[in-house]
Amino acid sequence: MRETTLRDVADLAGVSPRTVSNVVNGYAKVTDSTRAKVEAAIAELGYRPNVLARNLATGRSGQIVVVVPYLDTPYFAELLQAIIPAARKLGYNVLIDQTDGDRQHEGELIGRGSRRHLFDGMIISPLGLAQEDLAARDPSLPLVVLGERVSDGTFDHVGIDDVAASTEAVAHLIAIGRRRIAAIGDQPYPTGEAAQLRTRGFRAAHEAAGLPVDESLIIGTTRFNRIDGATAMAALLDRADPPDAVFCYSDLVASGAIHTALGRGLRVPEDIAVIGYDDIEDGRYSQPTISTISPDKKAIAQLAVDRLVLRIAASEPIPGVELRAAHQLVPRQSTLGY
Amino acid sequence: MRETTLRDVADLAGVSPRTVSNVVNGYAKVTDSTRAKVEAAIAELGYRPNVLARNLATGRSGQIVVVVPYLDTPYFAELLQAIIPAARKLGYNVLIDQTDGDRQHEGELIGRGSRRHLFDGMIISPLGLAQEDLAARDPSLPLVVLGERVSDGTFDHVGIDDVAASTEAVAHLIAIGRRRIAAIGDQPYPTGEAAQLRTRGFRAAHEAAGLPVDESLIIGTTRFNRIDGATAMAALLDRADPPDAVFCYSDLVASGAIHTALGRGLRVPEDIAVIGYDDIEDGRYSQPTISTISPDKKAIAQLAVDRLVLRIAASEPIPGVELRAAHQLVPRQSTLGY
DNA sequence: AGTTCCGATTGCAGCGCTGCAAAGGACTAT
DNA sequence: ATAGTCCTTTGCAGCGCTGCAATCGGAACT
Repeated sequence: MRETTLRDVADLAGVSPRTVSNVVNGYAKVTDSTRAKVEAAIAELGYRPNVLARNLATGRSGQIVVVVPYLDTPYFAELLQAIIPAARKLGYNVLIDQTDGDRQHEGELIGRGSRRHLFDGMIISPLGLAQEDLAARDPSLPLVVLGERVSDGTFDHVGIDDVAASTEAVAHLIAIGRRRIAAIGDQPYPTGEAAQLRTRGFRAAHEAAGLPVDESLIIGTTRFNRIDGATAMAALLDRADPPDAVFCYSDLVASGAIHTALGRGLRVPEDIAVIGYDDIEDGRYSQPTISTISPDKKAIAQLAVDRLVLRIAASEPIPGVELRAAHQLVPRQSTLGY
Repeated sequence: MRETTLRDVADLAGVSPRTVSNVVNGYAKVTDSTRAKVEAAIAELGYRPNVLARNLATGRSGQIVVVVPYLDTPYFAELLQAIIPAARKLGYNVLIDQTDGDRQHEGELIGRGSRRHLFDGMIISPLGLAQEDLAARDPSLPLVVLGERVSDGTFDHVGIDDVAASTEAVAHLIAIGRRRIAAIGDQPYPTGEAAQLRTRGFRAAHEAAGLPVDESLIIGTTRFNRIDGATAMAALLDRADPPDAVFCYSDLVASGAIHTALGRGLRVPEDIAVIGYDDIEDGRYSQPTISTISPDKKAIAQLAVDRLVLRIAASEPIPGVELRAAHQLVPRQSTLGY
């Protein structure tokens, strides 16, 4: 049995297909009486518009794609959780893509890929993309970038003030009396901008407090996972002069670091204080609970979606902007104790 | 500037649009020479097929939707992480939807919703759906259900053997010498089938060991989150006769339960052993690491996608099947100690 | 009453592709 | 040389909807 179409409804209601379309889309001026007739017909036939046909006719898909490196990283999962309803509210479906932080994969997605027609715009949280990749992207694709990238003026960028947030995190460690502070997560190479901003905050906090930075306490990691934190912490604790506090560039890193410290019989925060970044749910339930920098994820999601939709609707190219969401220092047991 | 179309390519290559289509789709018999001409034209113009138009013409969207209650629940995130590549490999895009476990929301999704045309099939992990909701669904929607539902024969069901897995988990607790074992997560109402199967396993293990079940040690929770585990554990520990082991119906519940126990100065597993369910990544890094039942998520994903694609391709209705993925008991520190 | 005006409704064409079946062309067999 | 065969290529129509501009009919005006 064929799916009922606009034409079927029109025939039953005794009006033209175009009028049915007008009713369905809440368009323009339709008399109450015709509207009633049409709606009755729609109900009787159980008509539902064919989105595929509408997409072709309008040239828009009504979908946006959100690209994250890892879906199972709590920070991204929580962010997506915020983006989906925000987009849905504006009439957009959300496609989700996952790149494993692979530069090539990310590059293809923002390039002239064959899936382009499937979405009207993209929100991407790149990990492997270099600035040049962003420059080489499909210019027809409305784009909002999350995380730490400076826009070249043709796309928007949404994030928190990482330097300020990192500074606050480290200042907090200093405020509770720590003096040998390590940092876990630096990425001193082109695609590691996110990490570098945090390192900059790390330095800034030291400087503000008049403390020297022990460069050997800045540990690089290729990713921001638990295992990276666990490994780095092990290296730190193997030293003759271990730190008394650690600033981790993600809560997962912090979780891994704490795991290692506790496993060695150290007390957190008494022997070594730990602060993370992201405020993922885990951190509120782990043992000890993890002090962290909490980005306003809802705000990030809303800003990104609003801006993307604006960009999609724009007939002219609009200039890229830098949007900052709020963040907050959330001290918990891993720095304050119980 | 207009996007180039099939027709543009055809004109440049000096063939008919239909032939270009044949080349693009790798169809049928196309001479090497024509293929070469067409491919050259495609490359020169940077042509990419318009998926929207193709969708309308074929009546298929090439998308499947995966519906989960919560995106930020690690188990579902990890499952999605497995489903996406499996689907992509078969040429399907994955849409993700999140229902908050809301029965009405879930019901709408499997019903005659207006988004129906956006996907060719659905994989759903229902939480609030009753059997009757499943019966009232849109029969035109190819459907694969994850988790604990018995199929009515018109859709497929993929899961692990929950009763067996739960039995193993509890048997493990018994094997390490525990005798007063609690269960956290029972849901003795129609939509709580998942939980009930685990409770059944809990009982079965007791019976097999010749142990009586203390009904008061079976604690109900409305959800399977950390907070539920934390709260339930608190109640258990407030008793005059607290248990010496707990079987938690998810790793998150276990995590919350452990958090409470440790917070009260108890040792895990010495004072109270804890085992979870799901094998989420957290459990491998928490302190202590969490013993668990590990469902083969990759297998679940593959089975679900394969079956759904089969169902989509089928011209005739095909009977629903029950597919079982493997599971494994993974003992860690929360039962074995350090 | 005739004309103008304006809002409600309609018809047409086309979005870019594919399914179908027929046409065309090359080659073989007689 | 002609008919038959088989494979490649083509043309047509249509998927179901919307943009646009024209049309229609009644109300308002002179």
